[in-house]
Amino acid sequence: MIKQNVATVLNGIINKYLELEGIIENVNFTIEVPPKNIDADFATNAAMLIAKKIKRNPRVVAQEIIAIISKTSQNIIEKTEIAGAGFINLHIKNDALSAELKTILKEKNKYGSKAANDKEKILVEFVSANPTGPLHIGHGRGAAIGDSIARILKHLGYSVIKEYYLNDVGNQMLVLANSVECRYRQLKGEKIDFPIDHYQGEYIVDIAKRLISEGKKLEEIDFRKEAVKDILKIIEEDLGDFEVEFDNWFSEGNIAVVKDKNGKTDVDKSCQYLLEKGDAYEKDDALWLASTKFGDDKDRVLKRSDGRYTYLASDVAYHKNKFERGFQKLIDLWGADHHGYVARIKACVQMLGFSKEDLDIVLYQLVSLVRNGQPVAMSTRSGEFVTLKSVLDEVGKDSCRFFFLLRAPDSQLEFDLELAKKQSSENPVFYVQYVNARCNSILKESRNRTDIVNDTEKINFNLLTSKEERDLIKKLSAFYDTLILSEKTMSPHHFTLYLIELADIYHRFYEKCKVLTDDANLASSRLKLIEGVMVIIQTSLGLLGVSSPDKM
RNA sequence: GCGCCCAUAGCUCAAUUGGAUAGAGCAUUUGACUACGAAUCAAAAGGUUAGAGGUUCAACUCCUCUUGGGCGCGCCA
Repeated sequence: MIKQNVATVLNGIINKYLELEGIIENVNFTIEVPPKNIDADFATNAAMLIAKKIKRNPRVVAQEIIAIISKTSQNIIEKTEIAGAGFINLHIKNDALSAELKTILKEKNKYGSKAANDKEKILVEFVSANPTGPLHIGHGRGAAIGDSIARILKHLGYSVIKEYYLNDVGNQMLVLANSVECRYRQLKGEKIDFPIDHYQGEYIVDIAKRLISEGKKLEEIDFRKEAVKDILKIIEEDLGDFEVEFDNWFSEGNIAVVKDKNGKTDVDKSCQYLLEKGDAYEKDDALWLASTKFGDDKDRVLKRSDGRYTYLASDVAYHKNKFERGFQKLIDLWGADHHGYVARIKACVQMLGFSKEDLDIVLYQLVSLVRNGQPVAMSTRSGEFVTLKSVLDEVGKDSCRFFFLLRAPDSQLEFDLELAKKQSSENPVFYVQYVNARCNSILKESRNRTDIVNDTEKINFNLLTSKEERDLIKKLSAFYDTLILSEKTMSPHHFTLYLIELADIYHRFYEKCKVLTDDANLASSRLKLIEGVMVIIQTSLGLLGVSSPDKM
C-alpha cells in the first residue's frame, strides 16, 4: 500500500496547488512504477496534466510541485527529480518501506483486506453448466475465473456469494431423459436406434446401468430426475476435485415451475410486471421484450405463441430474483459465445429499475487444448469431448487453475497439456511455488541457529537497503495494487503475472543477498523479509486457488 | 449483410486502462553450483505493436478506413 500512501500525500499537495492556481476541477493523475532504465521508485504525470489545464510549461509546474513536496512530505519521500516531458520521479524513504514490511508481517493473510462492515453484497454466478453431462474444459476455465474473482472480492471485504444456476427444466432435459431411456431400452435388449442429436456420452449408459442394477421397471422410472441426480453428482465431484465450492445452487425450477397460491410462477409474474410497465408487449400471439429501448438490436421473445416461455424469460425472473435477495452487484460469467445476450440482459436489468453497471458480465474465451501440437476437438455432444476431470487427473489441480488464469478472460487460451504436466522451469506454476519452498527451506535452516532474533519489534529493518531488498519490499506492497487492478478489470490474471514477477525479483534477491549470514542482525532482518515473501506468495496463490507446498 | 471480440519477438502471451527505451516465459547462443534448494541466476539475440490516416506534449491503448481471424445474429438453450 506504499503506492496508496504516496497517492494520499500527492493528492493533498496537488489539490493545494490547484487551489492556489484557482482551478476547481480535479486532476486525475497517475502514480506508476517507472520503466527499468529510470532510477526511481515511483513517477507521476501530475505536472503534465496540470500544465495542460493552466497552459504553462510542465517542467516549471513540476518544479513548483516538488518544492512543496520537499517542504511537506519528508516522512515518506526521500527525494524527487524532474524527468522527460515533466514527469516527477519519487524516491521513497527506507522507513516507509520498513513500515510496510512490518504491516505485512502483522496482518499476514489479511494484508490488503478491508473491514467487511458496510461493503456491498455481491453475487457471482458462474459455471452454471446444464446438468446434461460432466463439466468440460471450458467450464473449468469459467470455474477458475469465477472462483478467483469471488476470492479476490472477498479479500477486499465484500460480502460475496457464489452461485450455480441450474437449468434443470426445459427442452434439453427432455432430450436428456430420452437419451437415458433409449440406453435403458437398448440394455434391456430392444433393437432401437439411438438418436444422433441425443447425448452420446458413456455416462448416459452408466445411468441406465444403475437403474437396471437397482431393478427399476421402465414404467416407474422418472428418467429426467434420475439423470439429473447422477449428473449433478458427477459435476459436484469435478468441482470438488477442482476445489471450487458454491454457496448456493439455484434451480431454474424455483422460478419456472414452482407456483404461488395464485398459481403463478416467478416467470409469469416478472413477465406480467414487464407487460404492465410497458417494457413488454404482445404481437403475433407472442410476448415480446422491448429490449431495443435499451440499446439491443431487436426485441426478443419472452413467451412463444404456443404459450411456452423462452430461456430469456427465465433469465429475467432469475436476475430479478437475485436483486430481490438484496445483492447490490451481480457478476455473471459467460462463455464468449453468449456475448449476443449481453445487450438484452443489460436491458432487462434497467427495466427492473437498476443501472446497467449493477450487472457485470465477464465473458471468457474458449480454451483450445493442444497435445503434441495437435488441437483436441471439443464438442459437448460428440461423446469425445475433453472433460475437466480428465485434464485434472492428468496435470493436477494447481497447474490447471494457474494455467486457466494465466491469460485475460477476454483472450483465447491455448492450454498445452504436456507443458502443464512438466515439473520444470518451463512451467510457471512451479517457478512460483518454488519460491515458497526455498523460503521454507531457509526458515528451517535458521532454526539451527541460536543468535537469530525472532521478535519483529526488535528487528532492525534499516539494514535492508540494497536494491534487491528494496525491490522485493516494493513488490510485496504491490500486492494491494494487484488486488485493486483485478477488481477494476474483473480479471484475476493480473495475479498470475504478479506472482511470476515477484518470483523473479525474489530469485534475484536470493542470488545477491545471502539470508543466513554470520551477521545475526542482518540475518534476522532478512529472515523477516523472507517471512513477508511467504505471506504474500501464499495469500496470492490462495486467491487463485493454488496451493503453496513447503517442499517440492 | 449486421453486431461483438481479437491481431504485439520464431511460439504462447503481458503492458498498472493515454506515459519515459513495448516486457515475461519457452525455444536459440554464452557463462555461473565446496554459501541458505541450479525447479535458480547473469548475459546475448529477437519488434515499423497487421496496414493506412487522424486526435494528443505523449498512442499497443482513443477515432475512421482497409486486410486477416474467432464468435454471435431462432417464437433454440
